[in-house]
Amino acid sequence: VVTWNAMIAGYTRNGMMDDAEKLFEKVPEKNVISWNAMVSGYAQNGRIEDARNLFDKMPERNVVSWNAIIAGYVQTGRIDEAYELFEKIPSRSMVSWATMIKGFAQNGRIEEARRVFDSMPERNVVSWNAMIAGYAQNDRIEEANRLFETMPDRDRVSWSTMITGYVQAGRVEDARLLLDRMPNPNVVSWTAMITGYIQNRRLDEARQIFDRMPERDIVTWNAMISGFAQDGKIEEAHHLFDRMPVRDVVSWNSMIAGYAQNRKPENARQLFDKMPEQNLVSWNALIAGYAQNGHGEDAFKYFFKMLKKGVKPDNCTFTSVLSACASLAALEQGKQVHENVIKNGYDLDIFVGNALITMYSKCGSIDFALWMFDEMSERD
RNA sequence: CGUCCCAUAGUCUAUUAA
Repeated sequence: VVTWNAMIAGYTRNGMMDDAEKLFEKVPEKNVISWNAMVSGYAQNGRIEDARNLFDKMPERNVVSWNAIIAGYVQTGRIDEAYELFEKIPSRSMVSWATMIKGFAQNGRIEEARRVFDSMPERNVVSWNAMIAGYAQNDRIEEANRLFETMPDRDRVSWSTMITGYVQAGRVEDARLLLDRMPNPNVVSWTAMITGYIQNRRLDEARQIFDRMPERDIVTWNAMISGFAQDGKIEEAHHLFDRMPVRDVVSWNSMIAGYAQNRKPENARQLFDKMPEQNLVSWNALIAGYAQNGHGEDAFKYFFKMLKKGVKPDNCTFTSVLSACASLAALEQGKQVHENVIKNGYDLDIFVGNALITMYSKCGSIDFALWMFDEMSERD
């Protein structure tokens, strides 16, 4: 059973849910762990309804089953449903609590996260870290710091969370002070610091850390590539790209976006064609590059190409394509894209809504633009 | 003691320019 379970988990971790299902169905013997692996697999792959169905069918559940399904709801932003289940758990573990804290925090409901945190019977370092990250991500770095100072034990996650928090608050110097005070910095903390310098366009300091750190991983390389490329140092970025030991889809995407940003959509396309495997972001980066550089026709072309390939566009795709329609004053195409937006079924994102308004007004359809404005549930 | 399932930290893409 253990071996089967390991295989199921292996499949789900790689997003191979079909294989996982097949194995799960024909396995001669399963236990609660097999079920958990499946539930968690669906949840991690965004198939929360499937996860829930399976969860409801389970012959027996343990706390891991509950945690997995709750994490699924959290991940899709359905925090109230997550909380409903959380309240029903027969007995909660540390994981349950941390999941809920993160859930509230990442939906901007930081006070509720805090209430969960405060009502915990006991806490471990992950609970503290989740709460700190919650404050940091909600731009309340001072409160994050207060917890950081008072927590009983800090691990590397705690330190890295704070470094990232200071970076996001625009306080690179404080981030650096923390890094220098950190007992055992690792590749994550260094990379967070690199990102901080990059965001403040202090590429020399980013490079200095990069050169001095004893080990780098693919995320470190990607952060450097993206930073240099976005800052117009596309040659340097490419050099890093060539030098790095292993490239993943993010590395390629960073280069594509870099070329797009530097008004070289054709170079972007060359990389796009050359990369071993494209994902949604690759398409988006390429299309955005075309849209932003006055190649609206190519933006369309690739938009339809991706549809044909069965790649599902998201809000990023739509905003780019719509802005291409706007600059070409292409009302017909714009309407077509609008249909796709509707077909996609999300309710109107504020970015997409704005893009639609802009598109319709630039195309001379003020009525449609006004109508969109009324349709939007959220405006800025 | 001896890692079959669940939680916390770092990297890629988008709208708005008199």
